[in-house]
Amino acid sequence: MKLTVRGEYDLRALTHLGLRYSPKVIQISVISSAENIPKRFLEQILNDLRTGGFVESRRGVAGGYRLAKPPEKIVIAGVIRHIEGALAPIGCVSENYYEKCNCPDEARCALRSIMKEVRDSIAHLLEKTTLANLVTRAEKLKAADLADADFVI
Amino acid sequence: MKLTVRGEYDLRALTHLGLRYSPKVIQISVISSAENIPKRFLEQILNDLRTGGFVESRRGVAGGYRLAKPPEKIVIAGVIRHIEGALAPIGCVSENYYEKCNCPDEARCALRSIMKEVRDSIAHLLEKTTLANLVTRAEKLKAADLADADFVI
DNA sequence: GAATCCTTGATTGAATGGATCGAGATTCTA
DNA sequence: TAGAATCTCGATCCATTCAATCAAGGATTC
Repeated sequence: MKLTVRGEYDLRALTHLGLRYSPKVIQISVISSAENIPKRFLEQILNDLRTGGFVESRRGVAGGYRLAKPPEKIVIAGVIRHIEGALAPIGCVSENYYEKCNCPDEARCALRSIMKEVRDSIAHLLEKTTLANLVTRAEKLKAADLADADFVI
Repeated sequence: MKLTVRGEYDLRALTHLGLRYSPKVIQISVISSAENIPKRFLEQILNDLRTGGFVESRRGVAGGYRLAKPPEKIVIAGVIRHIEGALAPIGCVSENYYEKCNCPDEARCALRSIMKEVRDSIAHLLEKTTLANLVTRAEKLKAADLADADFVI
């Protein structure tokens, strides 16, 4: 698994929406400037997330985006799979995006066997992590950061 | 971490040499046909591995490649780092290939925090796996495969 | 009905990845 | 010592992916 800049933007945008989860929608331009993401690019990205059923949009003057379901129901593994594809480090051990490699005998491939373990460990972590969990982390990090600042002063 | 075809070739070539570890060298063309790797590409790859200190070469008529040190001393994490770069799924959590991302505040980034866990889990697995371990796996897989075949007959 | 904002698809430019080629250097062997 | 076999090194090519931008258009609300 490799997270491209696009995937990073995706998850940061989702976290932004998760931190402000409510029936109200948030405009692209707000997310764009808060998260330091090119606006035009963010349009594409949020559209992708909509296609994937993670967010929903509202058009018009007071338009914008919000989560399509509560943060607890949004699993990070699912988001990454939708945006980037396979979690596995190599196609021949992917569960959802399997691709044949060109080794002479897959069943006897030692590389496959170790990469399978890597995949499982990545998938295990990301399957159990939800957006709600990311939101909690963000809140804790913010609190810790503020405490640090106080301490220094 | 994402293993490209190049990285796959690398590790398969190393495993090939590991299975036949001895002072004798093995020619590129032999590895190439046994492992189904384009010869000219394999040249590049083995040269990279030589630069990294994983294999050593011998020129001339009876030339070829062999491991530069015993399989137990060759750590897979090291090989992958030399060939592909960072193990981490995103630069800002890499220990050996750190790269700043463009989030507004790295210390408060929830994405970073979960990706760090992913990185650690990948690194942990690959740091404890040596080429000797891969060789053992290959031998066991072969044995199991043969047993299966016997059973079917 | 006009301003605002999402929607869609095309396009661009740079980087990366896989692969091939040619000429040179080295070593063995006859 | 000639020449064949083999590694060495750098250049090049092509296709794909990525990040980002653009343009035109459709929907919605005020």
